[in-house]
Amino acid sequence: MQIGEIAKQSGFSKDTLRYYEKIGLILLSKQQRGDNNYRIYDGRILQELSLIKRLKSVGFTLNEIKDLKRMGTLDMISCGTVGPLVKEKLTKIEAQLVELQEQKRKLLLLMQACTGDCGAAFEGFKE
Amino acid sequence: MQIGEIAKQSGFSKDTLRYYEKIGLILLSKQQRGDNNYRIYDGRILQELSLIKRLKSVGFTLNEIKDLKRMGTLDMISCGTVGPLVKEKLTKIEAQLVELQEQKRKLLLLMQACTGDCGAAFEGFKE
DNA sequence: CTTGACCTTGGAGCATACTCCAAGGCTTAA
DNA sequence: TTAAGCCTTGGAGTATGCTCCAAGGTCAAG
Repeated sequence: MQIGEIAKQSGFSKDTLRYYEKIGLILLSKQQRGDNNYRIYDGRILQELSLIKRLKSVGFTLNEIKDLKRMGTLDMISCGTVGPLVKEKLTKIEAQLVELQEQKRKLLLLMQACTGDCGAAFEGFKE
Repeated sequence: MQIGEIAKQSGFSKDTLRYYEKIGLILLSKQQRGDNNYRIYDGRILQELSLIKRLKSVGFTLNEIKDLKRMGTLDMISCGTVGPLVKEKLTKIEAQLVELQEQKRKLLLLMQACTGDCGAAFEGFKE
């Protein structure tokens, strides 16, 4: 399949696919080019792209996904090797959650101050 | 006060202060320069910087803070004008919270799959 | 007069994840 | 033959919030 077809089926744009290849997220050897130098994809790449999409949706960055890949191919990912990275990610996400909740708490305080007499709500909004 | 002193007292770096000036977050007229072209700050800028710091900590971007500023000077911010922006921000933060929680949920699912027989946990990690 | 500590500017670079462009080649059908 | 529609590359641009750099001016102390 050519890149346009893969783009259509995977939901990633052609540019994105080329970008992923450039940063080494997906591999395509020189052999996998036609005489015209067009990229020729094996249909199995779609599984991998689908997994990449899912990992992205869980919050993994492209670099993290590359790391996951290094520790076992993406289509045969194993828990023993991958588990620690997933745990690490979970920790990061929990930290982000705490920070966001803190932001929300402060914002609510700010808004409560505003429902009152107002005027200088921000002044009282210390720390 | 010169920029170094303001940097020390505000906790922002000199580069950051110049950057904030460049993007129009803090204003410093040409008049506020000495004969040597050094920036001369009024001590009141410290209040403003402190407020900027607090707004950042609540999750406002620099552009949003500029918007807030446009609707009343930062040191005399009023609730009527500012309230809607704060509410909007709260909505954004809540959306982010939902997304993060979703990511966390999926990650936990993934890890639970891993505590089991493992092997192809990612395969079962659909959606 | 020199040294060190301040200040100035414009511009480049970082990280992230793309997107878009120009200039050109290949393929296929009418 | 020509036009449409596919593909190629390198490089620039986007947004965010800075940081760092070079080259140079200024100022106060010794």
